[in-house]
Amino acid sequence: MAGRVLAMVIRAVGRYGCAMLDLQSRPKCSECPIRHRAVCARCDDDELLMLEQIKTYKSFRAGDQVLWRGDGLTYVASVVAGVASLGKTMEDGRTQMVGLLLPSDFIGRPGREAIDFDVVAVTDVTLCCFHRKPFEALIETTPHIAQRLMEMALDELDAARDWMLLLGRKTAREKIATFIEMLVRRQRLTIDDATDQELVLPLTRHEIANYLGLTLETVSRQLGAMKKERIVQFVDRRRFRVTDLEALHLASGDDCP
Amino acid sequence: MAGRVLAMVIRAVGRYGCAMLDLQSRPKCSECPIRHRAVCARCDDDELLMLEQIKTYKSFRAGDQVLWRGDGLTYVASVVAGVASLGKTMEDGRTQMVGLLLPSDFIGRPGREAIDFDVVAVTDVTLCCFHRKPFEALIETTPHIAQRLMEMALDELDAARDWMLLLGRKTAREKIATFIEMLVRRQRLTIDDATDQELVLPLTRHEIANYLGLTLETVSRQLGAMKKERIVQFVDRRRFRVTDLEALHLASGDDCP
DNA sequence: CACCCGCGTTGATGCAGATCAAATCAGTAG
DNA sequence: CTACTGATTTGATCTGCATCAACGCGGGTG
Repeated sequence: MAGRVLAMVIRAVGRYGCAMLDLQSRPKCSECPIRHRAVCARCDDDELLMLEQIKTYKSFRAGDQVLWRGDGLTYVASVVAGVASLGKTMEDGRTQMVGLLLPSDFIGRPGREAIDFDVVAVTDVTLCCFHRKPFEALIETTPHIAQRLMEMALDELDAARDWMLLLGRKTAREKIATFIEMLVRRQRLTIDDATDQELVLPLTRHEIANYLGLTLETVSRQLGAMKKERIVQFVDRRRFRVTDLEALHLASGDDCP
Repeated sequence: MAGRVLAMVIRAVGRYGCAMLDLQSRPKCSECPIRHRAVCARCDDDELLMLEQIKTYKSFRAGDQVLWRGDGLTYVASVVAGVASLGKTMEDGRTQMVGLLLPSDFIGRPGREAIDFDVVAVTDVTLCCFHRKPFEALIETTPHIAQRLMEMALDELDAARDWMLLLGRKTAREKIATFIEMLVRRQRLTIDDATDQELVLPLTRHEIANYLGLTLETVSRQLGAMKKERIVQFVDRRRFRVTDLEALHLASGDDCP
């Protein structure tokens, strides 16, 4: 089962416009776009140097399976560019996405031999991989890494719990609104503001359904309804803008701003 | 909002048979029932001593609110005895339980001022509390605590993801079966085996519904059905035994054993 | 004992969203 | 240009679970 992690030829630009790094040049950690958000965020220059020695870049095309459930975990990794999904599957084929991995998110867990879900590249993806064993050793000796990893795990736990409320109690409409609001928030992080500004929908209807615990037909209908209500507006299938941010929030069912 | 964490008079034995610790005697960490599973699991004797200096025990009666959403986090804590729940509430009253806290589980997160969900004592509960500030300081200087906390956070994250599959994709019947299987697994941890052995249902129908993203009526009906099918058998409302472990597992929808 | 009150069960009904089915659209290969 | 393929939309129908409603049970209290 192990070893299905395959390095792939790098292309200059990803399919959905995510700029890919040129792996030939082995970029320095100090110039890495996720330097201050990833697992290495708290590391000082010395510690960064140790990480640099055990890191490798790997790239995947949209749709590629990055890890299979039950795979031996030879590597752990940070997402450098692109979007990947964590998913669970039942034997009869029902699936549920349990996480979206965006740049700086971490894949794998130290101290465990295998992972219990599938990781799939949603767009073209570039990973910064570390051999698990030396990485685990580094954790023991480098508190900054363990601390940051803990912080990230706790953040993800909070996010997972929000998602549990969504999956367990929200209506289809609230799910869609919450999802779009999340996209807005995440994509505004870099650029910020302007009520209607073009945003990217990184997932297909099917993937959205999978993420929200719905069917793709329901997703399509709800998006259609919000289009008709002039809450959102589509440029094409993957590009849209929010025209009524307030109505969107109202539809999400969340109280806090 | 802060400060609603109230110490309560200790009683010798909890309402559902959980033996309560005698707090007057200030038990030593080295004799603590969760010494090897809680956040202190990896600590050596010296480190334990430091924890012992900042710890306080607090007890709550079944039904008491331990923390309110948005509360200032003066303390973080480990559950020593009893069961508590983590829950989220929407403004219109819909609620979703997002976690069950059993002995050794950790409450609160270092590095954050407030928590984003309610904590309620399901049974009588005893907590081992640490003032947050000194605890955070301890984390900086004591890698064993940060490492253990990370490990626990990652374990909870795995559990949360399993629960997301349950909430998003499983049928009412599968949810109930999965829940009971979980109870079996957790309660067997201590005693182990025997196909039918008396188990405790620590939650009311309402709480189970809340945990599984169902209504209490549906929970009642599904439990009734499994009773009729002779998969489970109830001694009284809170005590039961599993008579057909295999059928139970089959009904859970999980593939792995 | 009679009275509640919280909890649980059981029944009848309604509806949100799943399922089934078919048409449209966009991109791609021939 | 045409055919084909996969993604999306739209419509019709079905169903699992929620909702509404009534009732039973057990334990505590006056």
